[in-house]
Amino acid sequence: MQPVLVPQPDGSLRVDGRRVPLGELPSVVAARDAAARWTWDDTNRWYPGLLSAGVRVERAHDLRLAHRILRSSALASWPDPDDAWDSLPVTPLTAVADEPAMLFGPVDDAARPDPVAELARQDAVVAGSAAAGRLRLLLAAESAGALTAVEMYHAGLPWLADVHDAVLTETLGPRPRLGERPARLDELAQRIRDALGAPATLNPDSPQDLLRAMQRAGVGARTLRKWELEQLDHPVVEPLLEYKSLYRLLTANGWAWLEAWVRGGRFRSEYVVGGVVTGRWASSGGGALQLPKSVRRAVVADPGWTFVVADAAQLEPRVLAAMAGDEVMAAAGRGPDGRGADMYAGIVASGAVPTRELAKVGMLGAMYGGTTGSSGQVLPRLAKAFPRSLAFVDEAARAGERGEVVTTHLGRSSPLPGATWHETQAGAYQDDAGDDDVARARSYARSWGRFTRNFVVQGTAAEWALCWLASIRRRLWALGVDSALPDGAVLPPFTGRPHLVFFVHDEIVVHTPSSLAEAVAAEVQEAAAEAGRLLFGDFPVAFPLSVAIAPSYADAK
DNA sequence: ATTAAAAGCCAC
DNA sequence: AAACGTGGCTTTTAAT
Repeated sequence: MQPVLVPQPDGSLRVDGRRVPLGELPSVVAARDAAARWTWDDTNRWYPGLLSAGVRVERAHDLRLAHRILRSSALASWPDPDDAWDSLPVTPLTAVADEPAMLFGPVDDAARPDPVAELARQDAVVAGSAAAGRLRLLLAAESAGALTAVEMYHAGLPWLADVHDAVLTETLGPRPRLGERPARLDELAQRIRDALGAPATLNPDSPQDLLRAMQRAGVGARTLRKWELEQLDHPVVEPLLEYKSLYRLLTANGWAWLEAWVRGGRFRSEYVVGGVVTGRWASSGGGALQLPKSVRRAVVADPGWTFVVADAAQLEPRVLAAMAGDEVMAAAGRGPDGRGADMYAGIVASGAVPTRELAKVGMLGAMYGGTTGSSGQVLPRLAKAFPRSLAFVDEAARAGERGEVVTTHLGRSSPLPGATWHETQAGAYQDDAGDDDVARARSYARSWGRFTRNFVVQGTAAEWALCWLASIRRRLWALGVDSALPDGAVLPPFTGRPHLVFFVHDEIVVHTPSSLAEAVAAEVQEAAAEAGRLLFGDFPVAFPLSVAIAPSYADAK
Protein backbone atom coordinates (compact mmCIF):
# COMPACT_ATOMS: atom_id res chain seq x y z
CA MET A 1 0.00 0.00 0.00
CA GLN A 2 2.92 2.33 0.57
CA PRO A 3 5.65 1.70 -1.99
CA VAL A 4 8.80 3.71 -1.39
CA LEU A 5 11.10 4.91 -4.17
CA VAL A 6 14.66 4.17 -3.09
CA PRO A 7 17.35 5.54 -5.41
CA GLN A 8 20.19 3.05 -5.96
CA PRO A 9 23.89 3.75 -6.55
CA ASP A 10 23.65 2.26 -10.03
CA GLY A 11 21.06 4.84 -11.07
CA SER A 12 18.09 2.53 -10.82
CA LEU A 13 15.40 2.45 -8.15
CA ARG A 14 14.37 -0.10 -5.60
CA VAL A 15 10.62 -0.36 -5.13
CA ASP A 16 9.03 -2.97 -2.87
CA GLY A 17 12.31 -4.87 -2.83
CA ARG A 18 12.50 -5.07 -6.61
CA ARG A 19 15.02 -3.32 -8.82
CA VAL A 20 13.32 -0.94 -11.25
CA PRO A 21 15.26 0.71 -14.07
CA LEU A 22 14.22 4.34 -14.35
CA GLY A 23 12.60 3.86 -17.71
CA GLU A 24 10.27 1.25 -16.26
CA LEU A 25 9.03 3.41 -13.40
CA PRO A 26 5.94 4.67 -15.24
CA SER A 27 4.75 1.17 -16.06
CA VAL A 28 5.48 -0.05 -12.53
CA VAL A 29 3.47 2.82 -11.09
CA ALA A 30 0.67 2.36 -13.59
CA ALA A 31 0.42 -1.33 -12.72
CA ARG A 32 -0.21 -0.69 -9.03
CA ASP A 33 -3.67 -0.18 -7.60
CA ALA A 34 -4.88 3.38 -7.21
CA ALA A 35 -4.83 3.17 -3.42
CA ALA A 36 -1.03 2.92 -3.35
CA ARG A 37 0.57 5.82 -1.56
CA TRP A 38 3.74 6.58 -3.48
CA THR A 39 6.43 7.66 -1.09
CA TRP A 40 9.46 9.56 -2.29
CA ASP A 41 11.95 12.18 -1.25
CA ASP A 42 10.57 14.94 -3.44
CA THR A 43 7.41 14.97 -5.55
CA ASN A 44 8.98 17.48 -7.95
CA ARG A 45 11.70 14.99 -8.73
CA TRP A 46 9.58 12.02 -9.71
CA TYR A 47 6.12 13.14 -10.65
CA PRO A 48 6.81 15.30 -13.74
CA GLY A 49 8.39 12.32 -15.49
CA LEU A 50 5.45 10.10 -14.61
CA LEU A 51 2.99 12.65 -15.97
CA SER A 52 5.02 13.02 -19.14
CA ALA A 53 4.75 9.26 -19.52
CA GLY A 54 1.00 9.52 -19.11
CA VAL A 55 0.79 8.20 -15.55
CA ARG A 56 -1.18 9.97 -12.84
CA VAL A 57 -0.68 9.19 -9.16
CA GLU A 58 -3.66 9.21 -6.83
CA ARG A 59 -1.84 9.44 -3.49
CA ALA A 60 1.65 10.33 -2.39
CA HIS A 61 3.75 10.95 0.68
CA ASP A 62 6.36 13.64 0.16
CA LEU A 63 9.06 12.93 2.72
CA ARG A 64 10.78 16.28 2.33
CA LEU A 65 7.61 18.29 2.93
CA ALA A 66 6.44 16.02 5.75
CA HIS A 67 9.83 16.31 7.40
CA ARG A 68 9.70 20.09 7.39
CA ILE A 69 6.34 20.07 9.10
CA LEU A 70 7.10 17.40 11.70
CA ARG A 71 10.55 18.76 12.50
CA SER A 72 9.11 21.96 13.94
CA SER A 73 5.58 21.04 14.93
CA ALA A 74 4.73 21.71 18.54
CA LEU A 75 2.29 18.81 18.31
CA ALA A 76 5.10 16.33 17.74
CA SER A 77 8.45 15.63 19.30
CA TRP A 78 11.23 14.98 16.86
CA PRO A 79 13.84 12.59 18.24
CA ASP A 80 16.97 13.52 16.33
CA PRO A 81 19.26 16.49 15.68
CA ASP A 82 19.32 18.10 12.23
CA ASP A 83 20.35 15.85 9.38
CA ALA A 84 20.31 15.77 5.58
CA TRP A 85 16.51 15.93 5.45
CA ASP A 86 16.54 19.38 7.01
CA SER A 87 18.39 20.84 4.07
CA LEU A 88 17.12 18.70 1.21
CA PRO A 89 16.60 21.10 -1.69
CA VAL A 90 13.41 20.95 -3.73
CA THR A 91 13.93 19.93 -7.34
CA PRO A 92 13.03 22.83 -9.64
CA LEU A 93 10.33 21.73 -12.08
CA THR A 94 12.05 23.61 -14.88
CA ALA A 95 15.10 21.38 -14.49
CA VAL A 96 13.01 18.25 -14.93
CA ALA A 97 10.55 19.19 -17.61
CA ASP A 98 12.67 21.11 -20.10
CA GLU A 99 15.00 18.23 -20.82
CA PRO A 100 13.51 14.86 -21.82
CA ALA A 101 16.74 13.01 -21.05
CA MET A 102 16.39 14.28 -17.51
CA LEU A 103 12.90 12.91 -17.12
CA PHE A 104 13.63 11.89 -13.55
CA GLY A 105 16.77 13.90 -12.95
CA PRO A 106 20.03 12.31 -11.78
CA VAL A 107 19.52 9.47 -9.36
CA ASP A 108 23.02 8.34 -8.40
CA ASP A 109 23.36 10.97 -5.75
CA ALA A 110 25.09 9.29 -2.84
CA ALA A 111 24.19 12.16 -0.54
CA ARG A 112 20.50 11.32 -0.84
CA PRO A 113 19.33 10.09 2.54
CA ASP A 114 17.45 6.81 3.01
CA PRO A 115 13.72 7.27 2.37
CA VAL A 116 12.72 4.00 4.05
CA ALA A 117 14.33 4.99 7.32
CA GLU A 118 12.86 8.47 7.07
CA LEU A 119 9.36 7.14 6.54
CA ALA A 120 9.70 4.90 9.59
CA ARG A 121 10.91 7.85 11.63
CA GLN A 122 8.03 10.05 10.48
CA ASP A 123 5.45 7.33 11.16
CA ALA A 124 6.81 6.90 14.68
CA VAL A 125 6.76 10.63 15.37
CA VAL A 126 3.16 10.95 14.18
CA ALA A 127 2.06 7.87 16.12
CA GLY A 128 3.61 9.33 19.25
CA SER A 129 1.72 12.59 18.95
CA ALA A 130 -1.39 13.36 20.96
CA ALA A 131 -2.71 14.98 17.77
CA ALA A 132 -1.81 12.15 15.39
CA GLY A 133 -5.05 12.49 13.43
CA ARG A 134 -4.55 16.15 12.70
CA LEU A 135 -0.93 15.65 11.72
CA ARG A 136 -1.83 12.77 9.41
CA LEU A 137 -4.39 14.97 7.71
CA LEU A 138 -1.88 17.79 7.37
CA LEU A 139 0.78 15.54 5.87
CA ALA A 140 -1.69 13.94 3.47
CA ALA A 141 -2.97 17.35 2.39
CA GLU A 142 0.53 18.74 1.95
CA SER A 143 1.52 15.77 -0.21
CA ALA A 144 -1.67 15.99 -2.24
CA GLY A 145 -0.80 19.65 -2.72
CA ALA A 146 2.60 18.64 -4.06
CA LEU A 147 0.93 16.37 -6.61
CA THR A 148 -1.52 19.12 -7.55
CA ALA A 149 1.23 21.69 -7.99
CA VAL A 150 3.14 19.46 -10.40
CA GLU A 151 -0.05 18.67 -12.30
CA MET A 152 -0.89 22.36 -12.66
CA TYR A 153 2.59 23.03 -13.98
CA HIS A 154 2.21 20.10 -16.35
CA ALA A 155 -1.14 21.33 -17.66
CA GLY A 156 -0.33 25.05 -17.62
CA LEU A 157 -2.76 27.94 -17.52
CA PRO A 158 -4.36 28.50 -20.96
CA TRP A 159 -3.06 31.82 -22.21
CA LEU A 160 -3.72 33.59 -25.49
CA ALA A 161 -0.66 35.60 -26.38
CA ASP A 162 -2.49 37.66 -28.98
CA VAL A 163 -5.11 38.77 -26.46
CA HIS A 164 -2.35 39.72 -24.05
CA ASP A 165 -0.60 41.62 -26.82
CA ALA A 166 -3.86 43.42 -27.63
CA VAL A 167 -4.23 44.48 -23.98
CA LEU A 168 -0.69 45.84 -24.01
CA THR A 169 -1.17 47.66 -27.30
CA GLU A 170 -4.45 49.23 -26.18
CA THR A 171 -2.92 50.41 -22.94
CA LEU A 172 0.65 51.27 -23.87
CA GLY A 173 0.63 51.68 -27.62
CA PRO A 174 2.26 49.34 -30.14
CA ARG A 175 5.26 47.35 -29.02
CA PRO A 176 8.28 49.65 -29.36
CA ARG A 177 11.74 48.75 -30.58
CA LEU A 178 14.13 47.42 -27.96
CA GLY A 179 15.15 50.13 -25.52
CA GLU A 180 12.43 52.52 -26.55
CA ARG A 181 9.48 53.68 -24.51
CA PRO A 182 5.99 52.78 -25.72
CA ALA A 183 4.14 55.76 -27.21
CA ARG A 184 1.65 56.18 -24.41
CA LEU A 185 4.39 56.20 -21.78
CA ASP A 186 6.41 58.64 -23.85
CA GLU A 187 3.52 61.11 -23.97
CA LEU A 188 3.04 60.84 -20.23
CA ALA A 189 6.76 61.36 -19.61
CA GLN A 190 6.55 64.61 -21.56
CA ARG A 191 3.48 65.74 -19.62
CA ILE A 192 5.35 65.05 -16.38
CA ARG A 193 8.28 67.17 -17.55
CA ASP A 194 5.92 69.96 -18.65
CA ALA A 195 4.09 69.97 -15.34
CA LEU A 196 7.38 70.20 -13.47
CA GLY A 197 9.05 72.63 -15.86
CA ALA A 198 11.80 70.01 -16.11
CA PRO A 199 14.24 69.60 -19.02
CA ALA A 200 13.95 66.81 -21.60
CA THR A 201 16.74 65.00 -19.80
CA LEU A 202 14.46 64.22 -16.88
CA ASN A 203 13.94 60.47 -16.78
CA PRO A 204 10.80 59.53 -14.83
CA ASP A 205 12.19 56.02 -14.39
CA SER A 206 14.82 57.36 -12.02
CA PRO A 207 13.19 57.94 -8.62
CA GLN A 208 16.13 60.06 -7.53
CA ASP A 209 15.93 62.44 -10.48
CA LEU A 210 12.17 62.57 -10.40
CA LEU A 211 11.88 63.32 -6.70
CA ARG A 212 14.53 66.05 -6.99
CA ALA A 213 12.70 67.63 -9.91
CA MET A 214 9.46 67.49 -7.94
CA GLN A 215 11.08 69.18 -4.97
CA ARG A 216 12.43 71.94 -7.24
CA ALA A 217 8.92 72.45 -8.61
CA GLY A 218 7.53 72.67 -5.10
CA VAL A 219 5.18 69.69 -5.39
CA GLY A 220 5.67 68.79 -1.75
CA ALA A 221 6.06 65.01 -2.12
CA ARG A 222 8.36 63.19 0.28
CA THR A 223 8.15 59.83 -1.49
CA LEU A 224 6.76 58.53 -4.78
CA ARG A 225 4.27 56.17 -3.19
CA LYS A 226 0.96 56.11 -4.94
CA TRP A 227 -1.17 56.83 -1.88
CA GLU A 228 1.05 59.76 -0.94
CA LEU A 229 0.92 61.26 -4.42
CA GLU A 230 -2.85 60.95 -4.37
CA GLN A 231 -2.97 63.36 -1.43
CA LEU A 232 -1.24 66.12 -3.36
CA ASP A 233 -2.79 68.86 -5.41
CA HIS A 234 -0.45 69.47 -8.33
CA PRO A 235 -0.76 69.09 -12.12
CA VAL A 236 2.04 66.48 -12.14
CA VAL A 237 0.09 64.03 -10.00
CA GLU A 238 -2.35 62.76 -12.60
CA PRO A 239 0.15 62.03 -15.41
CA LEU A 240 2.64 60.64 -12.90
CA LEU A 241 0.19 58.18 -11.38
CA GLU A 242 -0.84 57.11 -14.86
CA TYR A 243 2.81 56.74 -15.85
CA LYS A 244 3.57 54.59 -12.83
CA SER A 245 0.62 52.36 -13.52
CA LEU A 246 1.51 51.80 -17.17
CA TYR A 247 5.20 51.42 -16.36
CA ARG A 248 4.30 48.70 -13.91
CA LEU A 249 2.28 46.84 -16.53
CA LEU A 250 5.11 47.14 -19.04
CA THR A 251 7.86 45.94 -16.73
CA ALA A 252 5.99 43.28 -14.77
CA ASN A 253 3.62 41.78 -17.35
CA GLY A 254 4.62 43.32 -20.66
CA TRP A 255 5.92 41.80 -23.86
CA ALA A 256 9.09 40.55 -22.19
CA TRP A 257 7.02 38.65 -19.64
CA LEU A 258 4.91 37.16 -22.39
CA GLU A 259 7.96 35.87 -24.22
CA ALA A 260 9.57 34.54 -21.09
CA TRP A 261 6.63 32.71 -19.54
CA VAL A 262 4.06 31.81 -22.16
CA ARG A 263 4.81 28.85 -24.45
CA GLY A 264 2.47 26.94 -26.66
CA GLY A 265 -0.62 28.71 -25.35
CA ARG A 266 0.16 27.97 -21.70
CA PHE A 267 1.54 30.07 -18.85
CA ARG A 268 3.68 27.97 -16.53
CA SER A 269 4.87 29.25 -13.21
CA GLU A 270 6.24 26.93 -10.60
CA TYR A 271 4.25 26.63 -7.40
CA VAL A 272 6.35 26.23 -4.28
CA VAL A 273 4.29 24.11 -1.92
CA GLY A 274 4.71 25.25 1.66
CA GLY A 275 6.97 28.01 0.38
CA VAL A 276 5.55 30.54 2.84
CA VAL A 277 6.20 30.12 6.60
CA THR A 278 2.48 29.92 7.24
CA GLY A 279 2.09 27.00 4.83
CA ARG A 280 0.72 29.04 1.99
CA TRP A 281 2.18 28.31 -1.40
CA ALA A 282 4.70 30.61 -2.99
CA SER A 283 5.46 30.73 -6.68
CA SER A 284 8.61 31.06 -8.65
CA GLY A 285 8.97 32.51 -12.11
CA GLY A 286 6.37 34.64 -13.78
CA GLY A 287 4.68 35.79 -10.61
CA ALA A 288 1.65 33.50 -10.81
CA LEU A 289 0.38 34.65 -7.44
CA GLN A 290 0.27 38.29 -8.51
CA LEU A 291 -1.33 38.11 -11.92
CA PRO A 292 -2.76 41.62 -12.25
CA LYS A 293 -6.42 41.84 -13.09
CA SER A 294 -5.61 43.81 -16.24
CA VAL A 295 -4.05 40.85 -18.05
CA ARG A 296 -6.51 38.15 -16.97
CA ARG A 297 -8.38 38.71 -20.21
CA ALA A 298 -5.64 36.64 -21.83
CA VAL A 299 -6.58 33.60 -19.77
CA VAL A 300 -8.97 31.93 -22.21
CA ALA A 301 -10.15 28.33 -22.25
CA ASP A 302 -9.46 26.03 -25.19
CA PRO A 303 -12.19 25.67 -27.84
CA GLY A 304 -14.94 23.46 -26.46
CA TRP A 305 -13.65 24.04 -22.94
CA THR A 306 -14.43 26.58 -20.26
CA PHE A 307 -13.32 27.62 -16.78
CA VAL A 308 -14.92 27.06 -13.43
CA VAL A 309 -13.57 29.79 -11.17
CA ALA A 310 -14.26 29.57 -7.46
CA ASP A 311 -13.10 31.47 -4.44
CA ALA A 312 -13.85 31.00 -0.79
CA ALA A 313 -15.73 33.99 0.61
CA GLN A 314 -14.15 35.54 3.72
CA LEU A 315 -12.10 32.42 4.30
CA GLU A 316 -9.89 33.72 7.09
CA PRO A 317 -12.56 35.02 9.49
CA ARG A 318 -14.50 31.77 9.02
CA VAL A 319 -11.40 29.76 9.81
CA LEU A 320 -10.81 31.92 12.86
CA ALA A 321 -14.35 31.38 14.09
CA ALA A 322 -13.98 27.62 13.70
CA MET A 323 -10.59 27.24 15.33
CA ALA A 324 -11.63 29.50 18.18
CA GLY A 325 -14.85 27.52 18.62
CA ASP A 326 -16.76 30.79 18.28
CA GLU A 327 -20.37 29.75 17.64
CA VAL A 328 -21.55 33.35 17.53
CA MET A 329 -19.19 34.39 14.79
CA ALA A 330 -19.75 31.14 12.91
CA ALA A 331 -23.47 31.87 13.00
CA ALA A 332 -22.83 35.30 11.50
CA GLY A 333 -21.25 33.51 8.55
CA ARG A 334 -24.06 31.00 8.05
CA GLY A 335 -26.75 33.45 7.05
CA PRO A 336 -30.53 33.06 7.32
CA ASP A 337 -30.65 29.75 5.43
CA GLY A 338 -27.74 28.33 7.36
CA ARG A 339 -25.81 27.45 4.22
CA GLY A 340 -23.45 30.37 4.19
CA ALA A 341 -23.79 34.04 3.47
CA ASP A 342 -21.61 37.12 3.36
CA MET A 343 -19.91 37.05 6.74
CA TYR A 344 -19.39 40.78 7.00
CA ALA A 345 -23.07 41.35 6.29
CA GLY A 346 -23.80 38.78 8.99
CA ILE A 347 -21.66 40.71 11.45
CA VAL A 348 -23.66 43.84 10.62
CA ALA A 349 -26.91 41.90 11.05
CA SER A 350 -25.74 40.75 14.48
CA GLY A 351 -25.66 44.40 15.50
CA ALA A 352 -21.96 44.44 16.32
CA VAL A 353 -21.03 47.16 13.81
CA PRO A 354 -23.10 49.48 11.62
CA THR A 355 -21.64 48.87 8.16
CA ARG A 356 -20.15 46.06 6.09
CA GLU A 357 -17.03 48.10 5.42
CA LEU A 358 -16.42 48.51 9.14
CA ALA A 359 -17.00 44.79 9.72
CA LYS A 360 -14.43 44.03 7.05
CA VAL A 361 -11.67 46.40 8.12
CA GLY A 362 -12.33 45.53 11.73
CA MET A 363 -11.90 41.80 11.15
CA LEU A 364 -8.85 42.34 8.98
CA GLY A 365 -7.39 44.51 11.71
CA ALA A 366 -8.09 41.80 14.28
CA MET A 367 -6.28 39.22 12.17
CA TYR A 368 -3.40 41.45 11.07
CA GLY A 369 -2.90 43.31 14.32
CA GLY A 370 -4.10 46.69 13.15
CA THR A 371 -4.54 49.33 15.82
CA THR A 372 -5.06 52.60 14.00
CA GLY A 373 -7.81 54.22 12.01
CA SER A 374 -11.32 52.91 11.70
CA SER A 375 -10.02 49.35 12.09
CA GLY A 376 -8.73 50.12 15.57
CA GLN A 377 -11.88 51.96 16.46
CA VAL A 378 -14.26 49.06 15.84
CA LEU A 379 -12.07 46.42 17.50
CA PRO A 380 -13.64 46.90 20.96
CA ARG A 381 -17.10 46.38 19.51
CA LEU A 382 -16.02 43.23 17.71
CA ALA A 383 -14.33 42.01 20.87
CA LYS A 384 -17.56 42.47 22.76
CA ALA A 385 -19.67 40.71 20.12
CA PHE A 386 -17.21 37.89 19.37
CA PRO A 387 -15.07 37.47 22.48
CA ARG A 388 -13.87 33.96 21.65
CA SER A 389 -12.44 34.79 18.23
CA LEU A 390 -10.84 38.03 19.34
CA ALA A 391 -9.35 36.40 22.43
CA PHE A 392 -7.95 33.63 20.24
CA VAL A 393 -5.92 35.94 18.01
CA ASP A 394 -4.94 38.09 20.98
CA GLU A 395 -3.54 35.04 22.72
CA ALA A 396 -1.56 34.13 19.59
CA ALA A 397 -0.19 37.68 19.53
CA ARG A 398 0.81 37.55 23.19
CA ALA A 399 2.58 34.22 22.68
CA GLY A 400 4.58 35.80 19.87
CA GLU A 401 5.44 38.81 22.01
CA ARG A 402 6.84 36.40 24.59
CA GLY A 403 8.92 34.75 21.88
CA GLU A 404 6.90 31.53 21.92
CA VAL A 405 5.78 29.24 19.10
CA VAL A 406 2.19 29.20 17.86
CA THR A 407 0.57 26.39 15.90
CA THR A 408 -2.15 26.06 13.28
CA HIS A 409 -5.20 23.89 13.71
CA LEU A 410 -3.56 20.88 12.04
CA GLY A 411 -0.14 21.34 13.56
CA ARG A 412 2.13 23.58 11.52
CA SER A 413 4.17 25.63 13.96
CA SER A 414 5.66 29.07 13.61
CA PRO A 415 9.42 29.59 13.64
CA LEU A 416 11.09 31.10 16.68
CA PRO A 417 12.31 34.69 16.44
CA GLY A 418 15.97 35.06 15.52
CA ALA A 419 19.03 36.04 17.50
CA THR A 420 18.58 39.78 16.86
CA TRP A 421 15.10 39.62 18.33
CA HIS A 422 16.31 37.99 21.54
CA GLU A 423 19.24 40.38 21.84
CA THR A 424 16.89 43.32 21.47
CA GLN A 425 14.60 41.94 24.18
CA ALA A 426 17.56 41.30 26.47
CA GLY A 427 18.76 44.83 25.80
CA ALA A 428 15.64 46.26 27.40
CA TYR A 429 16.53 44.62 30.69
CA GLN A 430 20.14 45.79 30.88
CA ASP A 431 20.95 48.13 33.78
CA ASP A 432 21.99 50.84 31.34
CA ALA A 433 18.96 50.38 29.04
CA GLY A 434 17.55 53.69 27.89
CA ASP A 435 14.02 54.56 26.90
CA ASP A 436 14.86 53.93 23.26
CA ASP A 437 16.17 50.43 24.04
CA VAL A 438 12.93 49.62 25.84
CA ALA A 439 10.86 51.12 23.02
CA ARG A 440 12.76 49.17 20.39
CA ALA A 441 12.33 45.92 22.32
CA ARG A 442 8.63 46.61 22.69
CA SER A 443 8.32 47.40 19.00
CA TYR A 444 10.11 44.16 18.02
CA ALA A 445 7.96 42.16 20.40
CA ARG A 446 4.75 43.69 19.03
CA SER A 447 5.90 43.08 15.49
CA TRP A 448 6.53 39.39 16.19
CA GLY A 449 3.17 39.26 17.93
CA ARG A 450 1.48 40.53 14.76
CA PHE A 451 3.26 37.78 12.87
CA THR A 452 2.09 35.00 15.21
CA ARG A 453 -1.40 36.52 15.41
CA ASN A 454 -1.68 36.27 11.66
CA PHE A 455 0.17 32.95 11.45
CA VAL A 456 -2.52 30.91 13.16
CA VAL A 457 -5.27 32.28 10.92
CA GLN A 458 -3.39 32.42 7.62
CA GLY A 459 -1.81 29.03 8.27
CA THR A 460 -5.09 27.32 9.12
CA ALA A 461 -6.74 28.94 6.11
CA ALA A 462 -3.92 27.48 4.02
CA GLU A 463 -4.72 24.06 5.52
CA TRP A 464 -8.37 24.43 4.59
CA ALA A 465 -7.31 25.39 1.08
CA LEU A 466 -5.02 22.35 0.81
CA CYS A 467 -7.87 20.04 1.80
CA TRP A 468 -10.15 21.82 -0.66
CA LEU A 469 -7.60 21.39 -3.46
CA ALA A 470 -7.05 17.74 -2.63
CA SER A 471 -10.75 17.04 -2.65
CA ILE A 472 -11.28 18.90 -5.91
CA ARG A 473 -8.42 17.02 -7.50
CA ARG A 474 -9.83 13.65 -6.49
CA ARG A 475 -13.39 14.56 -7.49
CA LEU A 476 -12.36 15.90 -10.90
CA TRP A 477 -10.58 12.68 -11.67
CA ALA A 478 -13.58 10.60 -10.63
CA LEU A 479 -15.83 12.86 -12.67
CA GLY A 480 -13.71 12.69 -15.76
CA VAL A 481 -14.12 10.38 -18.63
CA ASP A 482 -11.21 9.03 -20.59
CA SER A 483 -11.38 10.66 -23.97
CA ALA A 484 -10.46 8.33 -26.75
CA LEU A 485 -9.06 9.54 -30.01
CA PRO A 486 -10.64 8.28 -33.27
CA ASP A 487 -8.01 5.57 -33.47
CA GLY A 488 -8.97 4.34 -30.02
CA ALA A 489 -5.90 5.65 -28.22
CA VAL A 490 -6.63 7.15 -24.79
CA LEU A 491 -5.52 10.71 -24.16
CA PRO A 492 -2.91 11.25 -21.45
CA PRO A 493 -3.95 12.70 -18.09
CA PHE A 494 -5.70 16.08 -18.19
CA THR A 495 -5.91 16.41 -21.95
CA GLY A 496 -9.45 15.04 -21.88
CA ARG A 497 -10.63 15.64 -18.33
CA PRO A 498 -11.38 18.64 -16.15
CA HIS A 499 -8.27 19.67 -14.24
CA LEU A 500 -6.97 22.39 -11.95
CA VAL A 501 -4.93 25.06 -13.70
CA PHE A 502 -4.62 27.86 -11.16
CA PHE A 503 -4.60 28.40 -7.41
CA VAL A 504 -4.09 31.54 -5.33
CA HIS A 505 -4.55 31.05 -1.57
CA ASP A 506 -8.35 30.87 -1.55
CA GLU A 507 -9.24 30.71 -5.22
CA ILE A 508 -9.05 27.98 -7.86
CA VAL A 509 -9.54 27.74 -11.60
CA VAL A 510 -10.57 24.48 -13.26
CA HIS A 511 -10.19 24.03 -17.01
CA THR A 512 -12.99 21.73 -18.13
CA PRO A 513 -14.78 20.47 -21.21
CA SER A 514 -17.80 22.77 -21.41
CA SER A 515 -20.25 19.90 -21.10
CA LEU A 516 -18.91 19.10 -17.63
CA ALA A 517 -18.81 22.65 -16.27
CA GLU A 518 -21.95 22.41 -14.14
CA ALA A 519 -20.86 19.09 -12.70
CA VAL A 520 -17.43 20.53 -11.93
CA ALA A 521 -19.01 23.52 -10.18
CA ALA A 522 -21.06 21.16 -8.00
CA GLU A 523 -18.00 19.10 -7.10
CA VAL A 524 -16.03 22.23 -6.21
CA GLN A 525 -18.85 23.21 -3.83
CA GLU A 526 -18.93 19.75 -2.30
CA ALA A 527 -15.18 19.86 -1.88
CA ALA A 528 -15.42 23.07 0.15
CA ALA A 529 -17.91 21.45 2.52
CA GLU A 530 -15.67 18.40 2.75
CA ALA A 531 -12.64 20.55 3.61
CA GLY A 532 -14.63 22.18 6.41
CA ARG A 533 -15.60 18.79 7.84
CA LEU A 534 -12.04 17.46 7.59
CA LEU A 535 -10.64 20.33 9.61
CA PHE A 536 -13.44 21.17 12.00
CA GLY A 537 -15.65 18.09 12.15
CA ASP A 538 -19.21 18.93 13.16
CA PHE A 539 -18.51 22.51 14.18
CA PRO A 540 -21.22 24.51 12.39
CA VAL A 541 -19.11 26.78 10.24
CA ALA A 542 -19.99 27.41 6.61
CA PHE A 543 -17.49 27.87 3.79
CA PRO A 544 -19.53 29.34 0.95
CA LEU A 545 -17.92 29.92 -2.40
CA SER A 546 -18.52 32.30 -5.20
CA VAL A 547 -18.46 30.17 -8.32
CA ALA A 548 -18.53 31.32 -11.93
CA ILE A 549 -18.42 29.50 -15.24
CA ALA A 550 -16.82 31.50 -18.03
CA PRO A 551 -14.46 30.89 -20.93
CA SER A 552 -12.28 33.81 -19.82
CA TYR A 553 -10.83 34.29 -16.35
CA ALA A 554 -11.48 38.03 -16.55
CA ASP A 555 -15.21 37.44 -17.03
CA ALA A 556 -15.46 35.16 -14.04
CA LYS A 557 -14.86 37.79 -11.41
C1' DA B 1 31.40 43.69 -13.27
C1' DT B 2 28.60 41.62 -9.99
C1' DT B 3 25.75 41.58 -5.92
C1' DA B 4 22.68 43.43 -2.46
C1' DA B 5 19.56 46.59 -0.66
C1' DA B 6 15.85 49.75 -1.11
C1' DA B 7 11.65 51.35 -3.03
C1' DG B 8 7.54 50.39 -4.94
C1' DC B 9 3.39 47.71 -6.70
C1' DC B 10 1.00 43.48 -7.55
C1' DA B 11 -1.64 39.45 -5.48
C1' DC B 12 -4.26 37.19 -1.42
C1' DA C 1 -6.25 56.76 6.11
C1' DA C 2 -1.83 55.03 5.20
C1' DA C 3 0.44 51.22 9.04
C1' DC C 4 -1.47 46.36 9.76
C1' DG C 5 -0.13 39.97 7.89
C1' DT C 6 2.24 36.70 3.90
C1' DG C 7 4.80 36.81 -0.38
C1' DG C 8 7.25 37.76 -5.83
C1' DC C 9 9.07 40.66 -8.99
C1' DT C 10 11.40 44.74 -11.32
C1' DT C 11 14.10 48.64 -11.41
C1' DT C 12 17.35 51.89 -9.55
C1' DT C 13 21.14 52.79 -6.73
C1' DA C 14 24.76 51.76 -3.53
C1' DA C 15 28.32 48.70 -2.19
C1' DT C 16 31.92 45.42 -3.03
